[in-house]
Amino acid sequence: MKTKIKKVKAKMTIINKATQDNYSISDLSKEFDITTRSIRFYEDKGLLAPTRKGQTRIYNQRDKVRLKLILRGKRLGFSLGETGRLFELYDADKSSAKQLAIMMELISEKKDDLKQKLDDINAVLIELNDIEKNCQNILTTLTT
Amino acid sequence: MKTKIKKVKAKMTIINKATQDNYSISDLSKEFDITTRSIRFYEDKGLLAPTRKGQTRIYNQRDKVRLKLILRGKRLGFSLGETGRLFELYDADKSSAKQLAIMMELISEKKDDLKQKLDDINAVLIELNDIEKNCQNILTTLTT
DNA sequence: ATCTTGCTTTACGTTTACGTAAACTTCCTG
DNA sequence: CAGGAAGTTTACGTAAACGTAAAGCAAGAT
Repeated sequence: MKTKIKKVKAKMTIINKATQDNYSISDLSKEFDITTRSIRFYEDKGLLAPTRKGQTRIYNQRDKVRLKLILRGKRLGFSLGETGRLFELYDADKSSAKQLAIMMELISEKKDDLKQKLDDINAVLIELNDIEKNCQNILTTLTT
Repeated sequence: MKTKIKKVKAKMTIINKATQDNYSISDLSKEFDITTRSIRFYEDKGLLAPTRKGQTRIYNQRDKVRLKLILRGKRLGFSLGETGRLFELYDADKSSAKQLAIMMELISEKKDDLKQKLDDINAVLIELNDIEKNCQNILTTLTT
């Protein structure tokens, strides 16, 4: 029995060690609640580039962060292409002034876009709150 | 001739009066900078229901407001179907407590969704500002 | 030794939101 | 009254973001 437990424990530690910075595709799919198909699709689109152990994909912390950013971008209505361009901003060559200018132009655009969205969201939130209050009032008059 | 011109002018004013709350499909397409195709598509999806004068569509203020809401929804990443459901919230029958409960549930969902988006946007804005500062710093060191 | 489980590639299918072309009708203008 | 501008319907095309099915490999469990 003891040996068995030891074996299991040993195995666990090995797994944990490997898990330190090593995720399988299904690890990520569970953690982020998306399909493995989606993850491979993002790779096809150049947004992820996991290493390989033979055929199987191995993801590290950087890949995980990127995946998180991809999903956040999606929630914001960014296309995968747009998110890809944002990734380029992070990784971009910052040695040329021209490059930097282009980059800052893109950043400015995105910021304007996001500010517009903030306004939109606030407008809708206000409207929803109004409707909600309205409903609440009707409900109380109905039930009393 | 003069009388003719007068007649025309009179006609114009009448038309303008009628236009107070009367928009053609191209009026709206210009005002919102979208194609007429899109506007007809939204109608197909049940989001607009202009009246007809013969064959041609006539839009009023309500249609215009709806179109504005549709486009705002799009900017927020709502599908046309979702926006349609929001319209139903506005127009819904508020006589039954059950209906009201369902409605408030939907509203709550949407609000949560929007709050998540607010968080996302703020996170991205912070990141973009960081990158921007970074770029600015590099630029100044490059040019001095 | 087979069986199950997880991973792989390949490739066609699907939904959403329109674009685009064809083939009219209606109205206004010169 | 011919011609153009603006409107209409019908219908096929397209890009994005996956879903889904087929078919196969590789490794651990029974």
